Amino acid sequence: MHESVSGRVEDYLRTVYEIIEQKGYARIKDISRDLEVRPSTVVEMMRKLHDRGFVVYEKYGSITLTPEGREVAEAVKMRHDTFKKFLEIILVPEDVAAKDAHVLEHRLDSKTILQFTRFVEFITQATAADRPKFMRRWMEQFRKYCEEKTNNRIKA
Amino acid sequence: MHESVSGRVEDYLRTVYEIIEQKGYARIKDISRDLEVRPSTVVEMMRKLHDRGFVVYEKYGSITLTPEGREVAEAVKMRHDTFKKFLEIILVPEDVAAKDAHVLEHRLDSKTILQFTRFVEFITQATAADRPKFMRRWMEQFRKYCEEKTNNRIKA
DNA sequence: GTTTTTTATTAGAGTTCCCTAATTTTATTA
DNA sequence: TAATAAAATTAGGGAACTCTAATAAAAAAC
Repeated sequence: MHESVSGRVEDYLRTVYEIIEQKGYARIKDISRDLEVRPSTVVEMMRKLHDRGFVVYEKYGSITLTPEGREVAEAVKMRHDTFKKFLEIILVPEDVAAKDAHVLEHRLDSKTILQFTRFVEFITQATAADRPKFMRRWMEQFRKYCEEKTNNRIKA
Repeated sequence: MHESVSGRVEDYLRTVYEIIEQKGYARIKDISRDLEVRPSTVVEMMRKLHDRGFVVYEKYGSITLTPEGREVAEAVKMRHDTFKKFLEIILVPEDVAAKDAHVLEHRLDSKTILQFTRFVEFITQATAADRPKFMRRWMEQFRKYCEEKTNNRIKA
């Protein structure tokens, strides 16, 4: 069964996953850099994640994920990507979207995540070139709506 | 300027605000009940919120909000309501929406919150009776899309 | 192959938020 | 009003996550 993991543990696992994607393994300082915490904090967390069976880690060694760790990390990453896409659909600037997707990726109910996912799928398909025009117009209209709001705010 | 408050402090302030809306003042046990924490925990937090100037509180007395506390609580509540409406638009069941709106109401960038707000406004206006048909059709289509997905999942 | 620099680890401590158990104050009711 | 019940408080402690400062190990440079 799936042991419940804290949002912070998810952050560490996702980070390790992303580093591994780049260079095959992670080092304490890579994680420290990406999560902006001190190396000593990372060491402590790696020991904990090792004890819980999420990472392969020995003192002074490089770090990889166990199958269980990879499973958690991939789930978190999928959620993250969904939320990032979603935020971009509702026209949140990309840098802010990347940051806030991290806030959203933890602790939401699976039903909520499912609906976010469907929404993103729906909009993606609905705005494809081969779809009825009225569907494609939707994004256009929302964009216009936001532009008007922005202009009014500047004038006021 | 605005002192930064933790998500948890926001929770307490919103809860006090909601209780005050009902009966004019809050008691330790009201907050304890609503947030599902022990009374001793609430006492500790009330002392902290009093020291920070967010609540009016004396030992054994009833609790109200200072103007600063009310300001924070109202901001949190507005965000909460926006997220709840939003989740209902994307067809999250109401009980889950209420719960997850609490998760969303903290720590998102103001730009993100602005876009959520606009999205809710846009959909609300777009689906009003006096709007072009193609706008109203949007919700209908999304609902159908979700129903199909659900049916496929049951069959599979 | 030393010396120097970088990286990693340990020890000890702080913050936030929560708890239990014991006690005190306030409210109720007999 | 005295006895009882309910509510609030205090003391002491724990889990999660973070830090600094000191130390140790590994890697790089000489």
